[in-house]
Amino acid sequence: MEEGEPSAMLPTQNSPYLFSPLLPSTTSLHPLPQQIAPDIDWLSLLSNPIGFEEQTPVMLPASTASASVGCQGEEDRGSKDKGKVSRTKKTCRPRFAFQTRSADDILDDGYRWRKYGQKAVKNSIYPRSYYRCTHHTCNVKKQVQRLSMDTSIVVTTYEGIHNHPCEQLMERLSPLLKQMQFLTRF
DNA sequence: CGTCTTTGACCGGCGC
DNA sequence: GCGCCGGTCAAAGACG
Repeated sequence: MEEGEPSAMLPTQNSPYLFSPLLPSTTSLHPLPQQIAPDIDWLSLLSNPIGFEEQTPVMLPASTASASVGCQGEEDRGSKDKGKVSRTKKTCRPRFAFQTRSADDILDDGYRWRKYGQKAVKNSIYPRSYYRCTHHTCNVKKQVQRLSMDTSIVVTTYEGIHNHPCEQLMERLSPLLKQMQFLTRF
């Protein structure tokens, strides 16, 4: 694999990832994402596939992307007839990786994630954790790994695009939206 | 009881 | 072909 060790996770010309600058110390992005991470359009990244594609340097053709992103066409979860047959589907889904400086591995991005695996990776003293979005129609995954060369940095890699809104984000934004609607009436 | 984490096993890709 | 490695599965256990 190309991105085996953490050093290979750094931005390169061949890397299929889009890297953001190192985010400031936080593990909670959803309360005021624009303030905490001004370089990232979190709303677009998390809930708008078009915005995501615009910011991702290496993308699939539209047909492939839509087929691999949609969960209906994705067989990863459903058809494991005898267990581990369909996992090989090497979908080059859009990926987005960024680094955070945090003592906590879990970045609270507003979505609910279920951990489905953890692996020790080569050249890293820290294991890599694998998470999957718990929304039943969503097949977005993310990997979380702490850098061994700088243990305060956590690398989070998102794979795929959410096909549902971020519940926590919507929860927090809805009072604001209501207030705005109220104010614009005058 | 439902949801989530842990963890060993399994599988495919890739380099040699 | 073989072995290494990363990614995934699924059973078992923990937890509220």
